[in-house]
Amino acid sequence: MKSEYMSYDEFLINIKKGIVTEDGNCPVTPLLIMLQGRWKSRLMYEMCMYETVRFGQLKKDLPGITNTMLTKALRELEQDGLISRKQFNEIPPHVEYSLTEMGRDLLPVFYAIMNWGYQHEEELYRSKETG
Amino acid sequence: MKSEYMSYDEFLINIKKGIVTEDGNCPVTPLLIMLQGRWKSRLMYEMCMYETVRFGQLKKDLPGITNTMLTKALRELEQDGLISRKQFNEIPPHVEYSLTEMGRDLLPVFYAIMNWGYQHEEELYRSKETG
DNA sequence: TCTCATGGTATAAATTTTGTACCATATATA
DNA sequence: TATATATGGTACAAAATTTATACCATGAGA
Repeated sequence: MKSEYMSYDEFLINIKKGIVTEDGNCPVTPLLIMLQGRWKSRLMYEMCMYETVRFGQLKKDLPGITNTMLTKALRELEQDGLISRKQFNEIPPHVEYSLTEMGRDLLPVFYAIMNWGYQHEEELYRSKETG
Repeated sequence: MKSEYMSYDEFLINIKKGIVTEDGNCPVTPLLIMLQGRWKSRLMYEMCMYETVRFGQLKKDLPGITNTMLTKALRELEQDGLISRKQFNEIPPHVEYSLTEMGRDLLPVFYAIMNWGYQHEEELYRSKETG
């Protein structure tokens, strides 16, 4: 796991006052904004499963996503520095997407989410059943 | 921090094969789906700052959100079991929202996000400057 | 000649989100 | 008496986002 900037206990105390960086910015909100929208957070999670991955594979991994939205999400995440795009001008041409260091550093976040998911597996399963 | 269901090292190994629960479900995706949309993840983060909080306060905390969307997000998060709503039939009436246990258990997730935010503060600041 | 594979784009339709106005009630103020 | 304030919203049309569908260029292989 990566270095911690504040212990979890400090975090629990400080969150009530609002957490800000030295510059007065929120360290939590930027990511939440970057991953807004229907697909981006799931796309980032899928990308964690590969070193490099292609458009077609990602499309299979995210059932229901359209070319338009996959393209848009990839472009915006690239713009935000979370993924990188490498184009191979062969025939047929192909493109490889991969996480940047900044993107790969999201692994601890998905790890925390996974633990939450295991912890609440039953409730999640129930609400899925009952709708 | 809460009990862990898999060490971080195991997580890094297993994520490449895809992580599933005993029932074959993904422990990560449900939360990502619950927090889809423009406001829900930020709303949950704001709610972490309070024991109980009212509609009007949340509206101040999320500049730009409309009554319609705040209402919709609160209803859906309540439906998903992340928050609870308590209505006081006084005059003027008021309503108190709070996190359920399941909602409060998201704190480690926001802690991980915070650490990511501190770690990449400079890059985030730069991209904010340059647009 | 026809099909397949690649990683998309173009366009209109459907859905989600926003902007604006408004509701009921009691109290406090002018 | 009339008006403003506070609460937590709802109703409706407009704007923005997302989806569905069709299509593009290229070369290889049947």
